[in-house]
Amino acid sequence: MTNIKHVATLAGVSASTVSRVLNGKSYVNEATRKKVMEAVQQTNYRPNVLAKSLKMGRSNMICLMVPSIQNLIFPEIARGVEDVARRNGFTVVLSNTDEDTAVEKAYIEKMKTRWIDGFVVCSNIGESDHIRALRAEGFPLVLVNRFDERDIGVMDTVSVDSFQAAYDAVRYLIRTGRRRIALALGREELYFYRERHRGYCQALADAGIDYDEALVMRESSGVNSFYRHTQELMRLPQPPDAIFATSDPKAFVVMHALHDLGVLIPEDVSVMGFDNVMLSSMMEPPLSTVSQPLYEMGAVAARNLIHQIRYKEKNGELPEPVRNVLDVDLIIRRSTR
Amino acid sequence: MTNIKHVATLAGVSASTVSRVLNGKSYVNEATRKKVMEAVQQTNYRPNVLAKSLKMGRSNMICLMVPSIQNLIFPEIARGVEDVARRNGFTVVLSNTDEDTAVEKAYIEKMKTRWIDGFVVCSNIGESDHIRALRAEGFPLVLVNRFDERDIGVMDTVSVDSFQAAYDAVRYLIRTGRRRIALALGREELYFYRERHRGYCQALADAGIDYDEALVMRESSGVNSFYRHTQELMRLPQPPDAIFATSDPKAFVVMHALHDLGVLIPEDVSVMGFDNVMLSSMMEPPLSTVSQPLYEMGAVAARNLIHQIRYKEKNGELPEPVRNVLDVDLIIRRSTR
DNA sequence: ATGAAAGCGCTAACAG
DNA sequence: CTGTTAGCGCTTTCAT
Repeated sequence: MTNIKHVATLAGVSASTVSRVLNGKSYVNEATRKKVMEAVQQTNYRPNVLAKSLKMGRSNMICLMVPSIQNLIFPEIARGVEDVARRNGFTVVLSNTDEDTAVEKAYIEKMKTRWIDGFVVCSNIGESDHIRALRAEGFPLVLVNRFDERDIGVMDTVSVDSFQAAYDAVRYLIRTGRRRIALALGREELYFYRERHRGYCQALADAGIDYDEALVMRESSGVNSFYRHTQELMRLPQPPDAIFATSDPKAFVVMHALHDLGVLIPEDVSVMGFDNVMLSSMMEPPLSTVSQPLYEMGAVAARNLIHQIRYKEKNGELPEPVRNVLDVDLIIRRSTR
Repeated sequence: MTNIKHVATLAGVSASTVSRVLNGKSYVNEATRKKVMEAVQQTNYRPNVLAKSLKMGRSNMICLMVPSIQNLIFPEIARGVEDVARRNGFTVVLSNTDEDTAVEKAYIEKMKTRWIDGFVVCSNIGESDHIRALRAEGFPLVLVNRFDERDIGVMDTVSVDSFQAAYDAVRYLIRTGRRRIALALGREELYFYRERHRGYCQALADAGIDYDEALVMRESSGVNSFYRHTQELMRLPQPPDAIFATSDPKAFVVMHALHDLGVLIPEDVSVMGFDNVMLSSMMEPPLSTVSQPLYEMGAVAARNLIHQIRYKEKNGELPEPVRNVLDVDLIIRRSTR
């Protein structure tokens, strides 16, 4: 690897001058600038980022922390993050935590020793004081999708309005004549699931439909628990005529259970999802769902994070946290009538 | 951030001693070792990895290069890579290339300036001299899934036996009484698709069935092109009674087209996929498919890469390339009879 | 067994 | 406008 010294020698200048022309922070005589650039070309010189980072205390790396990249929504978000990171000269480190606080903490420690510039976090749930501590220490940080209510306004967040989205989805179901609407509810530790639950309740209430606890399926052991729950639901004296799933994977399981029961979608039961994961249009029937702009959420998160990083570099402190709420679309396909 | 000097002072020793204790490369008096460890505890000292990397010329980072993490098979592979990387103290950088050679090259350059230790590459296709150059320069490198025939034995590879797997899948179809078996063939620049094609042909030949070019659908513009192709195929005077898709996403599109045509799966047409992506069991009907051990492939790749890194560190050169061929399973669900 | 010193490659005062 | 110098935090001879 050729280093800055070689280039300097070749150009007949000092290392600092080379640094100056490369970073454009200071004026350099046009003639010497040219000489330097030639030497750079000739040697195909690439600055050693490690040395630079060590000196600067900044690595141009960001860490993307997700529960698991195998969960369908995270690849989309990750892609959004990586695209804007790359375009801005940042490298992204991928970290799967399985929502394990110990793993998260260990990763954070490790990233600190690498002088990571910031974090995009989709991982914390419940016990997330280590994340709050990170922000308090002055680390640029943005929470995507998963965060607690009390973190809004104290940390940067990117999400959709889950309450409103769920409300609209359920209202749509009601408008199509459905009255016994079941809910496939995700883990209630997650704020956005509670919000979707609330939206569901409100839509029912506004339509004068009584809330029936018997119609809400709660996630017990993984997403597959909804298979059994759906089957039980359909054996009720008054089975549902629609099921609103708070995520697409849950909707897939619900549809699967319904198929196995010989129930027709949407003739007997409408199914509505939430996410608009890539495969939802490939289901049979294609799934009606609330489209979350996942890629965009990742992109916004990365943009916001990079803004924080630059702001902090300039002003020595983090900017005021901002709350990004992106728009959703209700996508009607053939699983609803 | 507390540094090695602080620890040294606190322990009343020199920085070198602290370094020695922490790296265990040299004998240190038990008493001083203890003093040092205490100081480390007290200060909660974490070595600065950047400084260490700069000194050592090694970063303990590896780069995972994939076409796009949005492609269903890569999250599984990525998870396998990340899990074993983390357990071995490595950090993984995620890079999406869209199969764009320019992006790949840029990434490689960037990674070099970070003293990346090695690459897991799922990206190169056709024009991949830059990847070969990397290995030639002495970079630890393993190719997963996507690589050219001529690279076998010259670089480390991880894959399944696509020929045999396709052969077995098609033979299964034949055994269930199918004779007009269509093929949804992926882009032929990719070696493994050519192999699957070959397996298909061989299975047909061995069963005394004539190869009919009219039954092979070729990918024109993205995976959705199979929608139209499937519909055309079904309008043939002698439509197929089975379709073997060379990847699960293709199978999803095929099934989708079949559904829209009112064709019954598997009564009228059997559908067989390839990959066993997580969602394939959620389809209606659940998809019979060749199960590639994707997570395992990622894990094996990472293990192999780390082995190369360590071997190189010790011996100054890369070990002989090894070819890892993992076993597949034929998973019969309800899309075949 | 331990310390002093040099150096990985870079940037940023500080001079001039 | 440019060179000299110091130093980011670590490892590793080389002495002792």
